[in-house]
Amino acid sequence: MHAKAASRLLHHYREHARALPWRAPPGSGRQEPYRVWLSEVMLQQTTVATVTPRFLRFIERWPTIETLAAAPDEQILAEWAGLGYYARARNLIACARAIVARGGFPSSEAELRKLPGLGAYTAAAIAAIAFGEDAVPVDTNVERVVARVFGLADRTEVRAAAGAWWPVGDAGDFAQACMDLGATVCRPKAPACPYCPLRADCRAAALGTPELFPAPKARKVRPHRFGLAWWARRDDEVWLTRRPATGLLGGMAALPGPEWSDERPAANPLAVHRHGFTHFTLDLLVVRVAEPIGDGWWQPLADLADAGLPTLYRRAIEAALHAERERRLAA
DNA sequence: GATACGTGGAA
DNA sequence: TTTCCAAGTAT
Repeated sequence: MHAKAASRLLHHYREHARALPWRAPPGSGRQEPYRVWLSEVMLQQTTVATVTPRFLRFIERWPTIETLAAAPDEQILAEWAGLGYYARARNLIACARAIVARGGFPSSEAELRKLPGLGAYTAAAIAAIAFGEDAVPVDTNVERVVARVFGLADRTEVRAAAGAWWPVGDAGDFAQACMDLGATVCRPKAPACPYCPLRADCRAAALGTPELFPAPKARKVRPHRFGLAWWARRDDEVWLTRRPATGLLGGMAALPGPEWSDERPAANPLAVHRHGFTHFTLDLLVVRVAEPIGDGWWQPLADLADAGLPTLYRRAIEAALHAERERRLAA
């Protein structure tokens, strides 16, 4: 019964192919490892809509893993700026160089799993999609689809169920079929069950409460934090620095400033920018200083887009420039 | 197993 | 406005 359901989903996917825009259509076999690897890393916790233009720019600039591996760190980090989760970019660099050093991509899930930035999901996805291995990539879509089909509220039971359900010989297409279904029909909220090719096989749909599978995660409060950013200006330039190589926004261009704290600093800021991170909200107080503080460089305002600023600092700088204009008009 | 780690779009 | 959540990984 469940084997028939898998077959039905696979056929549905191959007829209504709406895979990732840049990926070869279903049924075309193995896909180019470099592109699969790069896109799967970009897609970690990031939507297709966000990734698509960034992925296309990346492969135009660095068409092969060799060209990417040879590029300077700062250029790759700058190209990644705005995509978030910057450890991915740092791991991407290390991973590209490790792959080139060993003479090419490993083709097995186990070997892929050893590379930096490739966890259980991504290693399985590359093995299945690029190398045709019978790997089982369980992402949040697969988890949800399997949880609902089999009526499993407990997420820890889902991985084994997926492994038992996965069709042999079609792992890559089936993974993409599940992910497309999860993204378009079997959504977290308001799933479109009437349009689902698995409706007749779905335990959660039969129970009438698909949204309870898998069980919703407990949510927690997001603390509020505060930061200072030094605003040193000269003609049409602003003083920037590079953040420490690890941790939050690690290795990225930034406005200089002290470590963030839980208390709002006593300061008279030029501008205050509020930014939501995954695990806390930050108020960044941009404060004028007469001279540059710490190591860094003068960045021409006309070339700010080339600086590779993460969104927090890009927006904070926009807010500061706006405040400067307002003050000039008021004076 | 729990936590740190970005950002943007949808409801 | 707030909350949720997205083709997760590292520690």
